[in-house]
Amino acid sequence: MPAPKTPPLGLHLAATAKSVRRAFDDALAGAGGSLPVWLILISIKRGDPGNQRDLAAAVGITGATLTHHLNAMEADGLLVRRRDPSNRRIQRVELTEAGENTFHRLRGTATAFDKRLRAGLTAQELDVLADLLKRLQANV
Amino acid sequence: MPAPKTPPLGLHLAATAKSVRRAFDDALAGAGGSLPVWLILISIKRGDPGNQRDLAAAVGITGATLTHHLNAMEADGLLVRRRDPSNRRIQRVELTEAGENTFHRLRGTATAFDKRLRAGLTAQELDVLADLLKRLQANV
DNA sequence: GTCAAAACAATTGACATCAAAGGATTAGGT
DNA sequence: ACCTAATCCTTTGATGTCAATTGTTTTGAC
Repeated sequence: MPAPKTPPLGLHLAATAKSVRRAFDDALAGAGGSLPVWLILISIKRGDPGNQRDLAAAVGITGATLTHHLNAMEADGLLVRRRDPSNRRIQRVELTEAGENTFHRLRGTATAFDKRLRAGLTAQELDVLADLLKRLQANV
Repeated sequence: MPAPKTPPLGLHLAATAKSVRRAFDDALAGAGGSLPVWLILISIKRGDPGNQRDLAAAVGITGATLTHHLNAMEADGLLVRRRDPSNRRIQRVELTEAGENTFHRLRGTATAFDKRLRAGLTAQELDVLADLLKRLQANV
């Protein structure tokens, strides 16, 4: 059985992303965090509408998974959930001071990691890569 | 809070890979498979040494996870495990006829998916992308 | 105004994954 | 020959994820 004429792009992408994700998660763990926690923190800080539905979409996970993480983060004192008085179906999520501190700590780790990841790539190459990734996403 | 000066490359890569992976897994599910099963099948067919340690490395999962999938695949009749008589620590993994059939079925799906994923990208762009992915992986 | 439908979040049940610990077998040093 | 090390696989316990279901609250049709 010969190797496929064209190497499998999807598998290459998946393998690379897995390595990168794993390394990033390890780096965040060293600062007392994790990838999902970091994604949730930045989405909250960016001031997305504040309901969990939009938050989940911004993070790229389902509502069920978000609930799971928010439970843990609330138990850890990183945030509080309050019902919106004007629409009691909605939970408003807000960071506590401990949540703010964790955010700043993880931001340092994330910034350093992204710098490491970009090492040796020119600004033009980064633009090309971003464009290619966008086009792949549009193809699925 | 302003957006970061340079967009977070790691998150873009992770998001794209997640979309692609999800779409690929859905396509394989339509053919009665899944991404891990497909990866295991191609690794076996490629004739890797035949022990589970190397098989897990080829697939990109740990031995524990591989054991889990092999249990399920063996229960489904896709493969058999036999102890190597010359080294009874080693399990040799072999596809059954049903396993071969599943492999061929999924190969059609995977080929079609990769074609869809590459749509609109020139051969040169694919080369550039493969090179960039390789360099990212080297940076972690 | 009432009541069915929609929106929102939480819960439940399932799967993929990993790290750490455990059991069986072989290899190597003495 | 022994007996400690290493090797190989499995088991156990934990996390992250999703789909489907459930419970609350609001909206909209009548």
